[in-house]
This record gives sequence, structure tokens and C-alpha cells, in this order.
Amino acid sequence: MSNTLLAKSAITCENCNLERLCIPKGLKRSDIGDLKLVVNRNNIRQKGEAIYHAGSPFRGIVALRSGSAKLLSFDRNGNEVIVDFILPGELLGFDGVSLQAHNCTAVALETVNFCHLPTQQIAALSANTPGFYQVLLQRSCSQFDAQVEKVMLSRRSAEARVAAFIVQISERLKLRGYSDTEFRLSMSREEIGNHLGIAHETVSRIFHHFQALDIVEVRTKRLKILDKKKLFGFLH
Amino acid sequence: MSNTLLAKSAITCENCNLERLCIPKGLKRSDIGDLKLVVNRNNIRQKGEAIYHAGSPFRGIVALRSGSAKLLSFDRNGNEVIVDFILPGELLGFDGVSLQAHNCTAVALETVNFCHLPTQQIAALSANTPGFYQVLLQRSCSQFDAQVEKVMLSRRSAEARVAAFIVQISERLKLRGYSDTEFRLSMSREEIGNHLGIAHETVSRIFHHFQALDIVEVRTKRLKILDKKKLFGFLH
DNA sequence: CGCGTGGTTGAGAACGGTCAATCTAAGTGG
DNA sequence: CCACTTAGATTGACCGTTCTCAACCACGCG
Repeated sequence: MSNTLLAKSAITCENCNLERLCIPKGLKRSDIGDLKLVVNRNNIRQKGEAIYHAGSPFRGIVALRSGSAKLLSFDRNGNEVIVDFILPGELLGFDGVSLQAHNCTAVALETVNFCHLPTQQIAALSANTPGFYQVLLQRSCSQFDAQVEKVMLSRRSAEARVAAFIVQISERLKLRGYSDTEFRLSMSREEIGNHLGIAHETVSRIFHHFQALDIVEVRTKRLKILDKKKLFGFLH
Repeated sequence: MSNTLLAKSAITCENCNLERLCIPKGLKRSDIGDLKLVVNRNNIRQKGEAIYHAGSPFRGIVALRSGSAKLLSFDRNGNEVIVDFILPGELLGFDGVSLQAHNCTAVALETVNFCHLPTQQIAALSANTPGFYQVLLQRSCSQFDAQVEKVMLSRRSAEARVAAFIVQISERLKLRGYSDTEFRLSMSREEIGNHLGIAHETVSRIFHHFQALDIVEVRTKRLKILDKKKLFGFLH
């Protein structure tokens, strides 16, 4: 029992497999040492549980170590709007920095394990770690690039959106060292459709269509990419 | 002549009317003094000219002092996609921070005058001005909030999008001290439609429709809001 | 004052949404 | 271990919003 705990404690920023993707990327070795001391590690949420809620005060940046989540907001009718999916190794919480209160709710799509960098520590770290704020600024601005991608996506046809969704998930998983051709979609058709701005029936139909064209093989949540070239052709 | 130059030089961060909106917001008086020394002021671009191009190296953050601009990207067919409009007092350039090269092109919609905070100075300033990076981070993260708004907008009907567009421009102008009920749209119907993801004919039709309902009065580029309540009703 | 760009208006077509029925997979309890 | 249950996924039919294409108009510039 205490052995298990020790084993988990042994995972620090220095030896974490997210090192190249998480906050430490861009920091010097010695600075990573500082970081590991203040990161609140090994937080757990079960499927459906929130990591943080919209409106709650901003408490810090979160790094997903395992599992995936959805980042959502609500329109004026109270309907959930899925702003983004978060895959392992990705950071979240930037929606709280601007107003010091979260603009979105983050909900686990399956059991997740995450690290948490508390606000006070961000301030403290940035004082004696010059590169630290730069890394954070860089990360938050990369959201801007993602936003551009999203705007472009919202102009394309339903087919192009689903194709882009598959490609994006594939590439993000590849970055993390997972297979980029065969994976499990942790979100429902409803959630995919919500995120892409199309009806869930349309998602189903297009998956079916892509399968008929031998582009992918879909069995409920399992997805296998058979023909990347054809899939890219649908990005238009 | 030299008087004119002196007069222009006299506009510094300390007495600029953008003080409450620009980078200095959130900085101490003394820090603003540091800022004014490094800001490259009084840059001009004519309508159609670029402030920066996609792909060019990131050289710093830009603050629009007067005039407006469009921030655009290109889809894979080379079509312009207008990511955002920039009104006076707003910052731009964050699309270059993440990769140190601009992801978007910024083009003047009319004659613009802007300040420029060079990259090197950002680094220098952040060293002896602890709050500086925080302000930048906050500003860049507010892009995230805007992104959420944009995603929600892309789900709504063409009518709701046009209504939201009018409301947004109105509120942003109000923030700057301009009239929020009567103003000039510096962008074409084509550009509005492009930005909102609808055909320019649809923009025209909806403007016409809103006018028929006595919500607005439109004469080409001049727009007057007659009934804010009704307009808000269309935001759904 | 004519020309051209940008804006308006109309008609038809298409894409995707909605509603409804059915199917399937993953639990759940006997 | 199997029947039962239920939420999610699929499929079909129909309908509506918005796009596209095309013609026409008007404002501003030379």
C-alpha cells in the first residue's frame, strides 16, 4: 500500500513522460526542479465528474496525465456547447486566467489523472524563473492558433468537419506516442456533433459513409483509419 | 512642422486615451513610465495595407490607436477567412507568440495608426516589471473567452449571428467612448459574411429584414440601432 | 457623367436538421 | 449465465434554412 503510494509519488515533472508536452517544455533542467516541488500531482476524477466549474475562481493550470475531458460552456438557453476536447498531456484552465474565474466547465470523459499548478505557485515561480511566464504565454497563445483552425472548420461542410475531427484526434494522439491509426473515441456521437456544430445523426451518417468508402472502420467507439490519403482529401 | 511632430510625440502611454484599454491597464504608474520609453508609436497603414503578414516572424504586440483592421487567415484553397475584426484600442499580434511567427495576416480596413511593442522590449520589460507578463498573459487568455463566444455564435442561425455582430461592434465601440447606437461599419458585406460564416447576400437580406422590423436603420455602411431590446431578442 | 465595385433582390437547389422508428451494446439483477 | 433494461447509435423520410447563381441597382470615384 505505502509502496504503491511511493511509486506514484516518484512520478515528478523530471521523469514524467509528459515532459516534452507539459509546462516544463522550454524550461531549463534546474527550473523543472523548482516546478516539481509545487505541482499538486495525482488528482483523480471519474467519468462525468468536473475538474472545475464555470464561474468558480481560477485556481491554477491543470495538466491531464491520463484520460480525456471535454471543455464546455452553456449558451443562453442552457444548452451545453463543447468548446474543446482535452487529450492526455494537454493543458487546461486558460479559460480562467483573463477574469480570474473560469469561463468554462471541464468534465472528465473517462477516469482522468491530472496535475495541478496552483495560482500562488505560478506567481512565485515566475519571480525566480524568468522563462516560466514565457512558457505559459506561449501555451495560452497557441490557443489562438487553435481558434483560427476552429473558425476555418466552422466554414466547411459536415463531411469536412468530421474528417478534420478524425485527423486532429489522430495527430494529437500520435504526438503523445499512441497509435495514430487505431484508437478509442472517448466521447459520444452526441458530443462529437455538439463540438463540430452538426447533429449527432449526421456524425453517424458520415462515419457510415467514410466506412463505405473504405476510409475508416468504425465500431461504436473504436475507430481505425484505413486510408489517410482519402481522408485528407475530404478536408477540402 | 516640428510643432506637429512634437505634438504627436507628446502622446505617450501615460496620457494616451487608450490607457484603460491598452497594455498599461493593470500596471502601476511607474511601470507605465517604463513602457512609454520602449513603445514604437505613430505607425501608419492605409486601407488594404498589411500591418503584418502570416508567416512573417513575430516582432511584437501591436495596439491600434485609430482605425480598424481585419485579422485573417487562408484556408487550403487560398480563400481568405476573417478570424476577427480589430477596433481602435484593441491589441493584436498574439497569433505570432506561440510559434514566434504570425499565423494570421492583419490588414487595415481604413487608415490606421498604431503603437508597436517590440519583442526584445517585452523580454526586457518583463525582467524589471513583475506585473507585465501577467497583463500580457491575461490579454492573451481573454482571446480564449472570445473564442468561446465565437464557437457559440457559429451554432446560431444567420439572423442571430448578424444580431450578435451588431451588438458586439456596438459594445466594443461604446467601451471606447464612441456612440453605441450609430456608427460606420468599416468592413464590406462580403467581409461581414466571411467573418460570420454566411453568404454576403444573407447579410444584406437580414439587414433589410431588421430594418423592416424597425430594429435598425441601414444605409450602406452607416448603421443606426433603433431598438436594442428587439435586437437582443434575436440573439436567441 | 459614366463606369465599376459593392450592395440588393429573386428563384431554385442542396445540405443538413428534425422527428421518429429501430437496432445494438453494455450493464444489471435474478 | 442469461433475460431484461436502457442509453447510445443507426437509419429513413421529410422539411427548412441558407447557399448559389443571376440579374439588377446605387453609390462613389475618376
